Amino acid sequence: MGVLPDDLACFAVHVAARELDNAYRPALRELGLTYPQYMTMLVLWDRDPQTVKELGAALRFDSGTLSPLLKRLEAAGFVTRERSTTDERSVLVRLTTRGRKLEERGKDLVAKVFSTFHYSDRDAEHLHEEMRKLVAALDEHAAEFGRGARG
Amino acid sequence: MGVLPDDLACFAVHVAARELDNAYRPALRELGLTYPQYMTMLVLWDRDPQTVKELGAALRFDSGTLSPLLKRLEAAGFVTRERSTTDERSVLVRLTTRGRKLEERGKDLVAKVFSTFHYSDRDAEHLHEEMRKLVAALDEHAAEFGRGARG
DNA sequence: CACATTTTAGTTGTGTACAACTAAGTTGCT
DNA sequence: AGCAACTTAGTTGTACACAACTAAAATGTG
Repeated sequence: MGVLPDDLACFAVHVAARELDNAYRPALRELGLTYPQYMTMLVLWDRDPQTVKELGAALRFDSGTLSPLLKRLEAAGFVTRERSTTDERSVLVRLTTRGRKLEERGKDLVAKVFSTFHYSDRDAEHLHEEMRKLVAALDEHAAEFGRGARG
Repeated sequence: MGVLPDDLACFAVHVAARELDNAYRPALRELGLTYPQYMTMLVLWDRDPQTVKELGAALRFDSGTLSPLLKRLEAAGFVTRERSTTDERSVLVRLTTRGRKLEERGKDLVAKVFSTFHYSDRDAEHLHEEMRKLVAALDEHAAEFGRGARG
C-alpha cells in the first residue's frame, strides 16, 4: 500500500553507507581509527602538512565535524596542529612519526576489505561511477537550492 | 601518489548519503522531521501500530538508535508508546491523529525532492539496483565475518 | 590609514549510529 | 514447577554530521 523505506533508492544509499562503515570497523579498530579518521589519514599520507580548510575540502567536512575529529587524532598521537605563521587564521595539520608509520599498515586496507565481500574491481568501478553521477546531481541541486543559492 | 578518498567508491557512498540528507533537510524541516524520523513515519503510515522490533527490522536500526528516536517522535506528538499486553517485553508504537494527518503532507515528498535534482525514474531505479547489489554483498559479508559469525 | 567584509577555526546544541551493558519478560527443558 | 537461555527495550558512552554562532586574522575599498 504505502511507500516503504525498502522501496526507496535514497534509503538504500543510507543503508549501504552504514553497512560499509560496519564492514571496515574491525580492520580499522586494529589501527585505532574510525572510518572518517582513516579517510583523513589518507589525505595526509598523500600530502603533509595540510590546513584544516584543505582537509575539509578533500573530505567534504565542515569545521564542526573536522575540528573535534582532528583533536582526537592529535590525542591519539597521529597528528599535530599548529597555527600557520604566514596566515594565523589557518591551522596546519602535520603527521607525527607515529602517524606516518601507520601508513604501512593502513595503505592497502581498502582493497583488502573490499575484496572480502565479493566485489571485483569492475563492480567497484561501476559502483563508483553510479555514485559520482548521484553526487554530481546532488552538488548541482545544492548549488541551485542550497545555502549558497542565488534566488 | 597515495590513494585519496575521491578515488574510493566507499567514500563516494558516504558522501552521497550525507548529501541526500542535506537535499531532503529543507523539505523535512517543514514537517518537523529528520530523515531517519521520516523513514520511521513511512513504516508506520504503512502499518500501525508496530513494535520497536518490527520498526528496527524495517529500518535496520538497533534499539540504541531507535529508542531515543521514538522518544523524540513521541515528544513531538506524532506517536505514542505502550507496552504490549500480550508480551510485556514488546513496546507498541502507534500513530497519533497528528501523526496520521502528517501523511498527507509527507506522502509524495520523496518523489518531489528526487525530481528537483535531475534524476529520472529510470536513473533512480538504476541507482536502487546498484545499491541493492552492494547491500546484498555487505549483508553476506556481515553474516560471514560479523558478530553473528560461525567461525 | 580606517573600517566593513570576508576568511578561517573553533564551540555549542541537536540528532543519528553503534558497542557494550542492564533490566525485565518469555520460552524451553527437565 | 524451577531455572537457564533467550528475547525485547532501554541506557551509557563515544564519535560523526550539521546548523548557528563566535573570535580572530586578513583583505578590500574609499
